[in-house]
Amino acid sequence: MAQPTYYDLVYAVTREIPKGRVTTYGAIADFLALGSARMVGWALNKSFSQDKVPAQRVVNRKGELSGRNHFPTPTMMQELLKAEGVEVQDNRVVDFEQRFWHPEALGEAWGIF
DNA sequence: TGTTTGACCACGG
DNA sequence: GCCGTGGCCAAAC
Repeated sequence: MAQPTYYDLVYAVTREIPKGRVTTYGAIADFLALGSARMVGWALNKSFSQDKVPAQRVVNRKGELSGRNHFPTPTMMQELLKAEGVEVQDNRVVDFEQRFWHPEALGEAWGIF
């Protein structure tokens, strides 16, 4: 079993994303102080090896479902978000800024401050 | 061991 | 709005 790594934190944050909300790689990277949003992408890629990680709630800064191509089916990511009440058009989250979830909300829950 | 790739982001044109 | 470039760190070849 792998040692505790930065992507374990990414999984934790991703699982704590409220239903109907989305966040970005950069937000998670900044919150965890990873230094690079690419780490989050790598972590999410490996997330399929983990249990129940709502990777569909994590999108790039443009609100685009950049990871849909990595899902079992490209449409699955969109359907999952749609089922959660997140409208998706042209592979982008509608009202993305409004749907954006700030990871710092967990900062208080985790007692980081 | 070194190079390439990767579900990215910020900046400039 | 899109395209190109630099940076960032880690894993795969």
